[in-house]
Amino acid sequence: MENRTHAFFNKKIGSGVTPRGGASVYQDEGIIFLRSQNIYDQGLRIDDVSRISNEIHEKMSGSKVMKDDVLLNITGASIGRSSIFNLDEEANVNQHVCIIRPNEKVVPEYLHFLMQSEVGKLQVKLGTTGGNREGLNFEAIKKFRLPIPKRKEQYEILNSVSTKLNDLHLINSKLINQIQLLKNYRQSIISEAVTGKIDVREWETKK
DNA sequence: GAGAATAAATATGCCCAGCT
DNA sequence: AGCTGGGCATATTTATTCTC
Repeated sequence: MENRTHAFFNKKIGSGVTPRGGASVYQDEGIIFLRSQNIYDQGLRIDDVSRISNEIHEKMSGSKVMKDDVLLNITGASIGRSSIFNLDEEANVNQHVCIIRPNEKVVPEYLHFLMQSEVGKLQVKLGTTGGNREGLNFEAIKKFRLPIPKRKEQYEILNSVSTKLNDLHLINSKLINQIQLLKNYRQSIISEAVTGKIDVREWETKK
């Protein structure tokens, strides 16, 4: 391991492995085993998550996930997707998921927002290497150039951005709702026309 | 106790199965 | 036919043991 570490991520930066045997050692009960398919910018998706035995989890002690870790996909098409780990359960990760554990200068949620932003995605893009299948290595992650202001300011940015995001989500769901209402309306008009409830014989088709 | 040898852990690259 | 991503294979780094 090289000594040069990123000024802000120096607590931990690393990833796990696939346990010996791969899918054959997964089980329904046990420790959550996060793979790149579970990591989304919007949050973790663990409805179909695999689990591993406590024994394997202890063996892979180096890649145990801690609360508020920022998880970042570092290989394949899902590269750059990130989540905050906020579950109350123990969990582990495979080699496609990088654990970024920033130091106290960085608010994890802020880092997560940053990774979703243009700036973050650009850093991912610039750091990507590999031909057959692109990947980020840890050197590249350490070299990320990200704006890290004082914690107070990070919280302010966080508040402002999340308020705006909430507004957007609200607008979005309203639009989806309206689209559905219009579809329903269209369907009911069609059925009324077909059943003869409304008479459309006199209607002209407009160009 | 220094340095070599070996083992273990970790990081990275890429093949290919499964899905659409 | 193209894409996604899981997991194996290999390279590299770090830790441990051994020998002098």
